[in-house]
Amino acid sequence: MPPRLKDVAARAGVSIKTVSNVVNGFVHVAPETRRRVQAAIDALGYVPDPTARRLRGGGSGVIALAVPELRSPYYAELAGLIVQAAEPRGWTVLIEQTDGRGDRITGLRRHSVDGLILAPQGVDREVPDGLPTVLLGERVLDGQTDHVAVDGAAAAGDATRHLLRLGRWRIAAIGAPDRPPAIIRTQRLAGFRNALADSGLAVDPQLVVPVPGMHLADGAAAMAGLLDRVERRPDAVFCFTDSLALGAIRTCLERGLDVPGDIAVIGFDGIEEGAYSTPSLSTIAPDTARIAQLAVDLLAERLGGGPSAAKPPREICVGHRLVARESTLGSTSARSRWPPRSRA
Amino acid sequence: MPPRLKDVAARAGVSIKTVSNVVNGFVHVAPETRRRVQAAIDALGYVPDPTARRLRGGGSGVIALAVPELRSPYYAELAGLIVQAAEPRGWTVLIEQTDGRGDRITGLRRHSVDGLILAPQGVDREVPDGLPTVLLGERVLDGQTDHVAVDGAAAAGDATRHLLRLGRWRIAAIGAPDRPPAIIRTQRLAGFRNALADSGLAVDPQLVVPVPGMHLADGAAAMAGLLDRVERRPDAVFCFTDSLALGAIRTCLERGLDVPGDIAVIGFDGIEEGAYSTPSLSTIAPDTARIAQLAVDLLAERLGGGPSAAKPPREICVGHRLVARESTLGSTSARSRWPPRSRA
DNA sequence: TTTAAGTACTGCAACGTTGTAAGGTGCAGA
DNA sequence: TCTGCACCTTACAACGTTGCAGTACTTAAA
Repeated sequence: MPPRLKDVAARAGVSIKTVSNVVNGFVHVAPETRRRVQAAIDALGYVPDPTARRLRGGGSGVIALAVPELRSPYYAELAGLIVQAAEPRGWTVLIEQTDGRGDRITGLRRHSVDGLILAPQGVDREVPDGLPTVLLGERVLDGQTDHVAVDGAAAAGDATRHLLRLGRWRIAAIGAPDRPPAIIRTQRLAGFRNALADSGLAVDPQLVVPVPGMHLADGAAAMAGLLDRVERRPDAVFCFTDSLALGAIRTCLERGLDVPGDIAVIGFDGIEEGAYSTPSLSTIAPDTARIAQLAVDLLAERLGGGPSAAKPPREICVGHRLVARESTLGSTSARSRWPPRSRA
Repeated sequence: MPPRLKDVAARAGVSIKTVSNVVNGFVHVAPETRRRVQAAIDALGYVPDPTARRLRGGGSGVIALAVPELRSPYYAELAGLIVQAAEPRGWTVLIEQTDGRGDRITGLRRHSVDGLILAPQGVDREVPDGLPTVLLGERVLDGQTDHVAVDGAAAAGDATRHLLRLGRWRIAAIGAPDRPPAIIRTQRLAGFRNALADSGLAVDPQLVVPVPGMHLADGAAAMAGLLDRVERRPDAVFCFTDSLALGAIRTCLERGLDVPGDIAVIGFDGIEEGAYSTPSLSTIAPDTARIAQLAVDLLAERLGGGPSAAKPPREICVGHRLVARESTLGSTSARSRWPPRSRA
């Protein structure tokens, strides 16, 4: 049984409340008393009980982060960055893996979290009532909640135009939604379509491949299906995540196709693995560190309780950049940029 | 302000305690009363306050998982599996990123976690007193704490012997510790040395490369340093993690070396990315799902409070298997095993 | 000398829950 | 009618903390 205020008070010969005052840095405590109390605290190794504190009315110092899954490198990286961004504020992050199930989020309310950062991909559940929340990702919203995202359509357009500029005309897209609520993927698809339309190109429906998930295996399978099914092979593929792209590349190489000679491949996410694969992966890299920092900052504002906590919800758009590597440019030019920028 | 027991009691016209009894499924409640109370609960949307419950004496339903970092695919995967294993028990997992800093773990006690699963790599701090804990990884211990791990030395031996069987004689190791407390890496190094010694081979100190971290960039840099420094090139490399291996392979290909023709490479961890890289990565795959399940089960036993909670700490050794792919076997034989076993 | 203001500290109540013990019914049997 | 006994329900205390009100003492001003 750890020591309590009561024990410290008994040892120092003061009331419980005086110890509480010392612990909380209250001003009106005589130096001598403070010293004696502090000595008792140190001697007993007293640590305040967070449960009781929170019951009395303070925050718990824990925020929740809900991501679809940690095995996706992008979300793992995002989670790591958010933990780091929350650290200076003394917050601990409780990570919840939704696996696309909305009830996982609702369950969070049962724990004493002060706020929530939610990457709602695949979850169409409402945002929990009464819990300060920041949304991540390109979800179209009613504007009820703070929101940080890249412009998915614009970024997808950049990727597509990069392929067009390289002289590719028959461009496939891997990662289209196979169910309605996948808004991120719908946005990326829209950006893809628009960029092609702007170049006067029609989208061949055969070349738009829906996938059940966004993993390496899904990318590999989608590419295999594409190559098996289509009469005229595409000369480029825009994959909606880097994992899909790495899987797709594997399938191409497997079948003796040259990347990017026969097929250029570009991904989306900017994960570290793409810089070290062979061929290294061209991608759209969102400013993930900034997304993490902004999400934490927005949540802090809401939790602060000051005047800003009542402000209308904000939509913040974060920048992205095109990182062209070997999977679209070929090995010569890419080699000249070796080694890739460290992400440490 | 969410509804409290008090509010429900008032609405149902019973005492607070009766509502509490209904909520907790206490037997002696008249069916009619139960019905009325339940109706009030539903009408008000009452949810028990976990803070007060815990203050009164129960567990919080939250366990902590401390990993060095989430950006490493292996730890991200492990974290995801532990979250899944904890779910059936109704536990939520609070993930702490230690970044090699022991004070992060100590800070956990301030939050109301029931137990801790700790991957202490790079952290030489003591296990927190009084918090039920399960250790992961090949840490050598005084046997005070439950512990789940693969036999790192044996596994490293398997990797090394695999290279020897392929006729490689000049084998390097990337990932040796650059600081004392890195026990995992020390064990793997020992396994490597022993396997070579068993084959009557001496270890060339030049071929044992210490690294500052276990990332892709560290592997790439280590391999570059090795190739630059050593007169006679090694014909195989055992990397202590898959990330190191993927980075090392990238450097080899970058320099025009064939993998495995010129240099065979094998990793350690069995991460999914290794199955889709080119060449695909041979590796030692620990049974990570089992590690996660066992860690949760052991913790549950300690928390159960039953007779088993007082048992002496257990050391559990988890199996591993050698997954031979293209980076050691070459592309022909590997292609025959395509596609790799899904890890979903 | 009295009053006011300020300082140092204490005691009580409250946060929302649950365990314990006690209170209050109604019914069967004496 | 009364006792005993289930059965159902309630009051109270406690978990560890902090806000508030209040007390006792000190110092300075009127």
